[in-house]
Amino acid sequence: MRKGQEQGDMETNYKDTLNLPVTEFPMKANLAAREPVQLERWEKDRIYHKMVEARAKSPRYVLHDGPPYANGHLHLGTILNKILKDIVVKYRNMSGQRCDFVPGWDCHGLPIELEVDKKLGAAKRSMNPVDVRRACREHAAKFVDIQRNEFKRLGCLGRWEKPYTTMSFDYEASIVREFGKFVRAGSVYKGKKPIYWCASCRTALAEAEVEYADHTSPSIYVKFRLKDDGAFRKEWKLGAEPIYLVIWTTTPWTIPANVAVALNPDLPYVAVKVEGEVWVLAEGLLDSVMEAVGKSYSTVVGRPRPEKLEHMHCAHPLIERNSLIILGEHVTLEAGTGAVHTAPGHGQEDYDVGQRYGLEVLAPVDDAGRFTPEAGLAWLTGEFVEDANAPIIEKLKETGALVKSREITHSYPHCWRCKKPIVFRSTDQWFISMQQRELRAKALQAIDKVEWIPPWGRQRIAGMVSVRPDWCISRQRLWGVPVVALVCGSCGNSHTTPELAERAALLFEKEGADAWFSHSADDFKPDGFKCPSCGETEQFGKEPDILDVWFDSGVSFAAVLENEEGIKDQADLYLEGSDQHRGWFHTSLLTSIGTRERAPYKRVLTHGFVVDGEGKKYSKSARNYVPPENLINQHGAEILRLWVASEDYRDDIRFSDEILTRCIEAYRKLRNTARYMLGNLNDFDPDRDQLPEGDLLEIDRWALAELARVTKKVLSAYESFEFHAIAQALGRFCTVEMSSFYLDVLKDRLYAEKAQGKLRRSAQTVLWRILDAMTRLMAPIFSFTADEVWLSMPRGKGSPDNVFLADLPKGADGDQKLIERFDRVMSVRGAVTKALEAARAERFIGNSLAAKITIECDSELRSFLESFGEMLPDLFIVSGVSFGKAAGNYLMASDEVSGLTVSVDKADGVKCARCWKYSTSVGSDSDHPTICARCAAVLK
RNA sequence: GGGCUCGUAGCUCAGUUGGCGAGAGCGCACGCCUGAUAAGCGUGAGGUCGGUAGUUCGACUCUACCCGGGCCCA
Repeated sequence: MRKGQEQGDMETNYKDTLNLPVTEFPMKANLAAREPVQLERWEKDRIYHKMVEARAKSPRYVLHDGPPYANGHLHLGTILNKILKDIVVKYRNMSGQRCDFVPGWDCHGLPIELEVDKKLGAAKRSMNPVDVRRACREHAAKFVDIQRNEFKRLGCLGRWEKPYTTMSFDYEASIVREFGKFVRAGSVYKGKKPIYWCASCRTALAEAEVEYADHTSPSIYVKFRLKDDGAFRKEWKLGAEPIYLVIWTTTPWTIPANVAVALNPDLPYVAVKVEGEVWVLAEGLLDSVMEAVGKSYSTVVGRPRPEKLEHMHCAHPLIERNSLIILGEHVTLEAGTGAVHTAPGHGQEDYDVGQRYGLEVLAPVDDAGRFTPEAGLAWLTGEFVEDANAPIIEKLKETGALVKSREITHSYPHCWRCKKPIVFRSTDQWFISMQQRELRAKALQAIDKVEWIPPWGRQRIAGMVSVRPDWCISRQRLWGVPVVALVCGSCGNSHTTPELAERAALLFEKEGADAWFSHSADDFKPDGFKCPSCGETEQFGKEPDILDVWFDSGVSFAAVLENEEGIKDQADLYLEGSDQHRGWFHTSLLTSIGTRERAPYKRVLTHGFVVDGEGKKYSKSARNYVPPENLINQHGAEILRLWVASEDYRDDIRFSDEILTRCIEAYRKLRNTARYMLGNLNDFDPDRDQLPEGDLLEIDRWALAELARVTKKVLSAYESFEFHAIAQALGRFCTVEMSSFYLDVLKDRLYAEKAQGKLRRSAQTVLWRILDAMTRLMAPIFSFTADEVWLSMPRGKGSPDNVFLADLPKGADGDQKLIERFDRVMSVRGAVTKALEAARAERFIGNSLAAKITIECDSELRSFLESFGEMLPDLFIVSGVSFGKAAGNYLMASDEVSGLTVSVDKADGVKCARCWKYSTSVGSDSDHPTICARCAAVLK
């Protein structure tokens, strides 16, 4: 008992003579609590500004922020996007470019107006436009503030105190000015066109504002009686039987607007006898129609060619009016009867084909979706379109035109905001022509010159631009920038000019776009303005429509980069989700081509969407949805940054509990590796203690070669935006090269050698250089941890106080020979650890230092291994290595290195009480009978 | 329905122009250590490379079709 006590004291004493790691840097990150403190310090120290100012004279890299919509809280998608941008910004600055980040918000538009509608309720009707707009502005400002705080919490650096918003006066002025440029170019026109119309919101909708969802509609078959059918009657040898064209539709309410029936010129049609009548329909649909209407035909009486029917007339089933028979390729066999009910006022294809035949564009429906007297059916006037289906079907039944009616569920367009089904309706709208100034052709040319990452972005946007219709830029709403045009008091036509736009811009700069609503038309009317239609010079009103919000954000390059930041060149990078090929990338391109004749960007990078663990759409309604705020409060934003950086964002990005857990684990490894290095650098001052590279041990030089390798890889991954490769490479470096090998091997030297001796300083020099480089390399991604490590680590004189002010290490080629040499030794090490494991499994040894190994191999390998000299046992972390015949119970033949066999024996000598290695030299120093000669010498 | 796109171990990713018995890290299992300790080390088990059919001496890599996702549009 007494003896054991003594032994214990002795060991404790020797432990005190070791240089064990010491650090304040906590193992547990406690990110959720630590991060806010760091953010506060960054803000107080104006780190963003210092970061950019430090590169004030460097070449500029322009990343232009696409403005998120100022409504609601952030979701994982917007978080992902902003973190990616932040990584770019920090990387660019730290690699010696000046890269500003001016965040922006999209503030006008329907969703905000609807939110405000909800708040104001009935009160809105009695409010004047300026007051409603004020409420919208306040709502947007509130969410700019909320989202700004949420973005800042992520550790994203930027000019948060002065972001751009599309509702700032300057920005609103820029919008009208850009509009004016389009007017000057002659690209803006006013026309009647069928557009998506939400009767509930009373506004036109852009394609981007329409959603498809299942909807139940009536499905009806209706007979249109053929007129002047003498020729067919004769040809088919008919008596008095009426001849009908049978159409199918799912929108009975559009029947009053019917002006034509379309047939496909290339399809075969048949005339069949059905219960004393003759029906004409596409042969390919004959059977399916008969089945659908529950009838059968007796004989085929003829095969009318579509060209023969073209220009003939049918009688409208409800109104005393003719319906023209026309031909169109859009008629298919996919559904229906092959004879298509055509109402140009209520459908794009109908409109298009109608133009060719000069058909009347009838849309007898008002803004609220109610029938007007123009429909010509008194009993319908005032009826809401959806509610009109039933009476119309009833009337069709009465007139005998109805063949069959039932209900079907199909995909139907709905309003993105109020989720109600929408209608197609022709109204007066403002457009930007895709043809007039060759906007389409020029845009397609410009697309070719842009670098799209990934490359398929080019196909995608080109495909969209090549088929898109003219851009409808007017909206019948309040919250936005007005279409500045004057409505003639005499003839009712409205007109706009570049001068009018400029006058408006000057007023908007002072008062915002509210000026349009608070001033009279006279305050905008340019000198000598005259109505080009009727010559009126005095009486004018103001156009009530506002601009599509996509126009607002589309001109951001002009409002922000050019007008505010003075950047005249194209942006280096736009970085948004892949949906923006239709959105911001698209509209920015069109506005820039229309006014600058070039794309606003040199490069476009897109990321995918956040999906769940199964790859399914991720939404707030998902069962395991956790609000991002909770994630941050629980795990810290750093974990989300790691998540963003560990997935290949060019595809969809998955998020799940398991993925989150993996991120947390990966983070711990990185943190602990840094912490261990910090602990071992506790007494290291780089200015005082660093050794020149020539004095370093071979394995230390190898570690630097590996550092060079990983540095090169990381830098190139940053350059090519492959951030996941960085997280992967850094993680691997920490675990494989560092933790499981280098740091493990280093322990003896760091702990047991003389604190100030060259052996230990050699190791520390390299540890310090690795930690220094790693911290810089990870800063753009692991911003919080890099910042924390930077403040804890020893740094040389002149080193910046904040890691974001430091530069990334330069890429260099590591010593390839050294890497190959160690690769070879590692392959032998693999056999050694396997042999040790076999011995350990049978409790022959525990700690590998209790073992000595014998290596059996050819002479070439032997002399290679012997070239490592006394380091060899350390590389394997054993107490002895000898060469010869491998023998004994613990043999391992390498499956990697041919002819190599390793055996394990108990180490010679006894365990040194200080360094724990086994040695025959233990006790050789009489002052220290329990320790080895090396340790005894260190203590002298 | 159309355009673009993705599908390699439980998770995240590598797999150059077709030639490997398909890899890594994490996780998992088992074990060791107790001087990185809510840490560290080792060993091991996991994949018919979404499916099918072709082209080829040979396909995870090429072609077609199918299945299952995603974005955008209709």
